[in-house]
Amino acid sequence: MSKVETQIQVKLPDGNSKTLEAGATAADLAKAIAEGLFRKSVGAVINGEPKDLYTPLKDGDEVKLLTADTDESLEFLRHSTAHVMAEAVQSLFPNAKIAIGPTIQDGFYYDFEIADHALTPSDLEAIEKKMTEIAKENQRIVRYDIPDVDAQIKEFEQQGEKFKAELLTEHRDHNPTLYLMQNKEGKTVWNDLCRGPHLPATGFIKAFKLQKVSGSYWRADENKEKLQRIYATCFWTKKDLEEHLKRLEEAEKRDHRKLAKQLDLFSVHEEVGPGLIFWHPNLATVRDTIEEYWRKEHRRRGYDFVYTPHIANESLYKISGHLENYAENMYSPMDIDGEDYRCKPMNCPGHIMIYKSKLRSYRDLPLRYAELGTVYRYERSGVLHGMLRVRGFTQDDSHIFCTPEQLKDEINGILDLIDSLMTTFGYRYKAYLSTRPEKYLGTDEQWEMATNGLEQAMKDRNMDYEVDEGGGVFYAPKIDIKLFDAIGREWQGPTIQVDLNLPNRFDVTYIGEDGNRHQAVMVHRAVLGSMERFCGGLIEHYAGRFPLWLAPTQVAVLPISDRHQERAKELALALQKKEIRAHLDDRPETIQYRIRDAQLEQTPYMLVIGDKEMEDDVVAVRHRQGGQVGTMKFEEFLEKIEKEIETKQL
RNA sequence: GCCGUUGUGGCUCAAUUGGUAGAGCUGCUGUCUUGUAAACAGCAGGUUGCAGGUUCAAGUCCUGUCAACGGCUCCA
Repeated sequence: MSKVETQIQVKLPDGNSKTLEAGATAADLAKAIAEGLFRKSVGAVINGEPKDLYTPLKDGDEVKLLTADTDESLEFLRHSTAHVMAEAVQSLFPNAKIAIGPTIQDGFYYDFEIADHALTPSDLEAIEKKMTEIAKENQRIVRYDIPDVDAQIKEFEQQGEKFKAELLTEHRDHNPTLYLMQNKEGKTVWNDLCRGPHLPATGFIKAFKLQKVSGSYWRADENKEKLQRIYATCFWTKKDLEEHLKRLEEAEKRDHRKLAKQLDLFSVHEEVGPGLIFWHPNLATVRDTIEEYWRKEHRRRGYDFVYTPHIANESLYKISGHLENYAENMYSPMDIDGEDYRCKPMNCPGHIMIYKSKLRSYRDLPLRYAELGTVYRYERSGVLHGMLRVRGFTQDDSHIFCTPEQLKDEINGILDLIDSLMTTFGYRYKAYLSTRPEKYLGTDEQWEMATNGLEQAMKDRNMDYEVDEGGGVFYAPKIDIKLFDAIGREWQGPTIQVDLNLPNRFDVTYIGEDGNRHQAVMVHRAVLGSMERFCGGLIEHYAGRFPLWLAPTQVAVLPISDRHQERAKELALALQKKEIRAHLDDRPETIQYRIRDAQLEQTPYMLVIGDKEMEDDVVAVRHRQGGQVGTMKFEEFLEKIEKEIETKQL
């Protein structure tokens, strides 16, 4: 063996190389660079793959060391903390059987089966305490290749760790590994089947929080074992953790259900039924304003508005296939003159009826039918959530019928509409293209035509998008758009689907240039989604502080005392005449009180009218956020807010 | 639907080991005529989600039921 072979060379991210002894690990590399670096290192990215710090390196490997305190290594921290949590749970509840414990968006969870015990908040405290002990003990986390899979499966089974046994059986050919938790004496005190990678030791774990316990199922299958899931999060520093918890609090303050009570926006009534929304005047005003804007934007883009009935003979849904594929979300039939009728779960069949009411020529296409169509769907009781998940809602639905040649331009038009609406509301967004899934209807050519139409339109617009390969629905490729709100949270946004099913089922055709019948291309799209969900989302996006153009009350007119009442009334009426939503608050309360009220209601502008204002023929303007703006002529104020409304300023 | 938690006037919350349901805000009435985020006083408002049960006695304990809330998508 030549001397050269006892050494290896690895590449560092800065382009430099480092020569190490053969068999050296990433930890050795860290040490070779600097002792301080070694102390901070928690793992490595080797040839693009995250790995344990003690992974042996090979000649030519590209190695990037991961240190604590970086976002990149947060996964390591969270994953390892999940294990520590499981270790703590099993030490406190020896009966607990561990399932899985992945990292998620802002933290991690671990699922357990604990016979005869339901975890409580005080259990969480105890678990946290135990975790702190484990962290302080600085247990080493050691990767261990399972030499004899069958023996290990047997051991799991003997321990009653049936989930681990099941997982190992499944992964027997994937070089399965255990991670061992070892105390100072090097004794293994706990282990878990895991792919890794992990921190080298638990001492890095300093800032974590167990958040809530909830139910789940083994493999998310409600027919399988019921598990208890603990959600938790973890950061490198206490400061980061606190900031995160603060963000959660902030989000809670924006909760649309909470704001709905404070701002008198909507209600739900037990006597009426869950998931059915009552829009109070304030939110109805917001909705109406949005709908007006929505109509205008559609009219400008060549849409036709239609209305369709809320119930229909169920034979319609037999043809559409909804009864076959969607029945569990539909309400039971009602008997009308011996025929079964159903509440409509979707608007598409209705729009198709209009299309099919006469023979269509290629000259008629594209036809763009739009409807704020109210639909009713059965949602399982446990999933209902304020306005965001309901049982009756109004979709801003549209169906476009066109020729295959027209498809791309139509998609382009929709994307344009989406862009202008979402920008108006102040959302950033991101597009995802979902392509053909494994199980699908229609021909390959149809899928290609449809998918290309979607993709090409996005390319033409230079849009950023991600492809979700195989993520389409069985009858359609689609573009889904995710919205990001004011505090960076993600919302389900607009969607565009090219339907390869209904045109066939309903025989949706047009007469082409050649005089023959051709199947029309049908595009479903919703921009706002549903008025319920969209408005619910908007409440949170704006934290209840609707921009002037949407605000339920735009201006509060506040006379200081009785002798200013006449003038205030006059001004309020003048505003009303200009279609500005003004509210005269001349209650015999102090001006401070009424200002506070208007502030709490998030009224954008307040006009205070007293002696000085009457004398100088001006109004004193106050803004909900800017405080006192100063005095100005009424006309000047009017012009200012009319412009703010016109431009839909955020 | 399933798991867990919760359910007291319109709202926010109190009620010692089971022992007569309280407060603030809102609302109404009156006084005050107000200068930029809460004037003062009085009044009204609840069969404690609903239905049973245990008990001399239930907001409190038990059973059922309804609803809300957190999850049940993240896969060693």
